[in-house]
This record gives sequence, C-alpha cells and structure tokens, in this order.
Amino acid sequence: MDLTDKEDTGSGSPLGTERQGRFERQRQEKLSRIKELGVEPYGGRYDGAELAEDIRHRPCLQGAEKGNIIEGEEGKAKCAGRIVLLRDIGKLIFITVRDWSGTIQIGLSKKLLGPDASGWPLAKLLELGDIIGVSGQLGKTRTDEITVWVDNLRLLSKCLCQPPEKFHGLSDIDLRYRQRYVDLWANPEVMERFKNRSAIIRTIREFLQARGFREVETPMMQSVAGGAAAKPFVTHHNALDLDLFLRIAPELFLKRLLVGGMEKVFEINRNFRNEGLSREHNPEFTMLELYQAYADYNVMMDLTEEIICLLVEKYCSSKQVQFRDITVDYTRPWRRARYAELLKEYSGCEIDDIPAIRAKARELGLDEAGMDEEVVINGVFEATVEDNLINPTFVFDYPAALCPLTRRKKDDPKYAERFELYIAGMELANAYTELNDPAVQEENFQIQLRGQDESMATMDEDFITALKYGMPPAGGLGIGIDRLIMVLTGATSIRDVVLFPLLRPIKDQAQGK
RNA sequence: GGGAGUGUAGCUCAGUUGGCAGAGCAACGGCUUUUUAAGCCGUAGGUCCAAGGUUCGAGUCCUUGCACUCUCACCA
Repeated sequence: MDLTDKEDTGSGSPLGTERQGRFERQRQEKLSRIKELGVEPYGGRYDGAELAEDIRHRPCLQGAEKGNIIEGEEGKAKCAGRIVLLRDIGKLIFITVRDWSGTIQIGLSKKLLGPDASGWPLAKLLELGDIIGVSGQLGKTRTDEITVWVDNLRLLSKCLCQPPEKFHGLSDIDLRYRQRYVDLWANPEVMERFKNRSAIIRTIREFLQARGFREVETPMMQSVAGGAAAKPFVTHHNALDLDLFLRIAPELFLKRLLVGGMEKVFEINRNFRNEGLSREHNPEFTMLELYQAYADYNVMMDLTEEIICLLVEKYCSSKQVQFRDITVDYTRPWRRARYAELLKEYSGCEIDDIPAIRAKARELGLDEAGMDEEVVINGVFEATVEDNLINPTFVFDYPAALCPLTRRKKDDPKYAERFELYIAGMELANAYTELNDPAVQEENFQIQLRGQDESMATMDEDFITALKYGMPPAGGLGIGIDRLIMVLTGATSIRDVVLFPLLRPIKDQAQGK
C-alpha cells in the first residue's frame, strides 16, 4: 500500500497515518539530510543520563548566578528525552526535553557545538518529537532558567510523525486512548496518573507481603468460568480442541490453594467479563483477591480499611479527596452498616416487609413481576442506597440468597457473612467469610445453575471435591484495582486508569481495505 | 439496545439567516546568541466523518450509516 498518496477518510484518523503524509515526507527528508551528515538517526545505548528532576535539584545550583555557567566537574550534566518545545533563535537554540521525571531546558549554541557534522548542523535539523541525549555544563540563563549548555549532542531516535499541538496537547479523547503512546508524553498529567497507578499497586504488594501473604498466579483460561455471576469470553485451544473461558474471577482456584495449605495468598491480575462498557466497567479489569485461612469477614473489613487508608496517606494530599464533583472523606473509622439498616434508611422499607419492597420497586420503575424476593430487594437497594454511599462505607450481612459462596450467619441463616465497600457510590470491594461446607456449596451451585441458561450451566465439580478434602475456614477479599485508582487519583472514567482500554477498531483498518 | 450531544487543516478550535473555507499552534522559506506556548516577515496546507436527498446554491437543512462522549438499560 502506498502510504504517501492514499488519503484516509475517517475523522478519527490517528496521528501518523496516511493523512499526515506530507508531514511525514518532510520529516523523511530531514532524516535523509541527517544521514548525509553521517549521523545515525536511531542512536543506540546511551549511558549515564540523569533524570531531569535530579539535575534540577543539584546542590551546585543553589548559589548559581543568573547568566552563569557552572564550570568544572560539579557542573557536568547528562540527560536524555524527547523534544517537547523548541525555540530556534538563529545561532542559539533552546530546547525543552522531557524524560519521565519531568522537563529540563537545554541550550545549543553554534559556538559550543562547532562545525562538526554531529554538532551544530545536526542541532539545526532537530525538530519536535525527536529523542536526543545531551551532555554539557549546567548553568542558569539570564531569566534564571536551569539549562544544560550542550557540548555533546546525540540523536537517539528520529520522530517521523507530527506531534500534537504543544500548548493544548492531545485532547481528543478517542485519539488519546487509541494512541496512548502519544498521550503519555504530550500530557504530563496522564503520565503522572499511570506512574501513580504503578506505585499504588507496588504499595499494595508490599503491604500484603509484609503481612505474610504470598502472591500467586492462577489460570486465566478456565474450562469452567466460576467464582462470580458474569458472562465470560469464550476462546479455543486448537491442539486440545477445547473451548475455554477467560476467567471472570480467580476465586475458585485461590480457594483450592487454601485447601492445599497456602494460608495467606493473593493475586493481582485481570478478570474478563463479557458485558457492557461504562465509565466504571472495562471488559478486562484488574482485581486484587486475597484469602486468609482461619480469618473471617471482620478481619477482611479491618484489612481493607487499613490498606486503603495507607494508600490515601501515601498518594493523596489529604484525607478529603476530590472525585468527580464530590469530596470523599477517608477519615477513620469508616461507617459499617447492615444491609437491612441501609435499606431502611434510604428506601424506608423494612427488609422483611416484602409487599412494601415490591411496591417500592414498582414505584422505582423496576419490573419486579416474577422476580425472586432477594433480587427485588437488591434492585431496590441498588436504586436507593448505592448513590448515597459517598464516604467509604462497609455494607454487611447480605441476604444469603445473593451469596452462593458465602458462609451464613450462625444465629440468623437468612443472612450471609458478606460485606461490600462503597466509595463515591461505586462498589470497590467485596468480601466474605468463605463457605467451606461442601454440601451447602454444592446445593448453592445447583440453585444458581437453575437460574442460568443451559449453555453456561456447568458446575465446577472439582471445586466441590476440593472442599470435601477440607478447606480451612477463611476470609476472602476482592478489591477492584481500577476503581480504586480512580478514586485515589481523581480519574472520572475507568478508561483514564487503564493504559489501553478496549475500543472499537476503526472500520477501514479492520476491513484491511 | 434506547435517548442526548459531537465529528471542519497534522493538533486545538471558530464558522452568523443556506451565499467565495477561517484563526492559533505545527509545517515550509527568510531574519534573529538568553528564549520560556520565543518573536518578526512571507508561503503552503481542506473528500467540512461517509452516502444519499432538498435547493439556483449545503460546512450549515433532511434521511441513513460510521466513530466517539454523556446518559439510561443490561451487568458485581
């Protein structure tokens, strides 16, 4: 295909496609001129570069005077990064270089770089988006800007595509998601958020490991998709001629590990659910699940509160965190309220008063005819309660029928020892005292299967067998990592915390025409 | 799947009642050794998302389709 002449028709034509042909041709021309200078335009290993932020905080800059260069060893500096701003003033060029710590200004002058082909002539050919490595003496300009005055310049990678507008950056949401590799360097706050995401997950791991939890990996391709009520993705293994499901939850495998004697385990990884997309739902999402033998849901509640409060302390500027148009207050202790109590508080219905609840459901426009009691109750709960749970709130003791994997309360078997954590009206965590009675578990599965269509109705027999060998009583917890990152970093949409969210492919490309 | 909105230069966006397609940045040529979104002079750049329709005339009005955003529904 001729990339230079074909014109793309789509409005969402990404940067760097055919539509940019003339810009790419111009940049290709510069590339040729660089090669003519005898310069390799795609560099190679570049050792000893210091982060821009570290250079800015050098002690030798403390007393430095405006307009001066710091001579000698202590003034030497070396850095590498992408050209994000470029000001060519004739025999002097100022460039703002961005690495992933931040930006620093470098100064290139004809005097310092001289007539050498890879010096001044190369400098004059640099353009926005190129990746360079430089070394030189540190100093401050007349306007007090910290600057590396370059005596050695290397081109590490030529940028052949037109970068986005330098002031507004890339703001088209669709383009940002499709070309995250541009979004990340064009919009520093995006980089910042993903660096935070990485740090938050590291902190969670450190917290759990310090408490004796071991990280494990369980299958993502499963022949029975269990552990949650959700529609799975189907895939196929050729050699075994076997249909497999992408997991909807790791739960049943992690509990097998409890049976095996791993007493404290966790897994942070992807689940896949074949359902609708929204700003709180991506088809693949990251979940922390952990299990602790001999614990129960109260232990999990304390643990959840501790982890998240630690994260707030480390990654948020105060206990009051802005999210969308609301403020979430993480001050401890968090509210812990019974499911039935909240239902009464916000819907006015007693949980046992089924006629009143059905009436409320109709009032809310829910189609309750033919639905099971618990489903109607939960419908009313979701419609009336959830949006009001702004500050972190543990909702506990769910109707047992909604919790097939949960141990029931000894003194009141209508309810199960389960809690969910809500923050900003979103469900963030789900936990229970795990059911370890194989007979009850099997019965619950049977009931659950009756409500599903046949194609998906498979029981995980081996899981029942595992329980028959004896699983220690345990507490289990799941935390939606993406949503947690959202509330901690103030991201409105789950797509802002997932590097490459699922998007519909652009049609022309998908058809390969 | 329903409803609302958006789609104009590489990017960010204007475009009046239906009457010659616009700006800033980026690009290209020139000047410039202290700039900070550098500045000044000049040049080029368009399938106005696509297809059809109404009209003497459509970026603008209508229909259909595509993509995205918001929202509702489905869904832990």
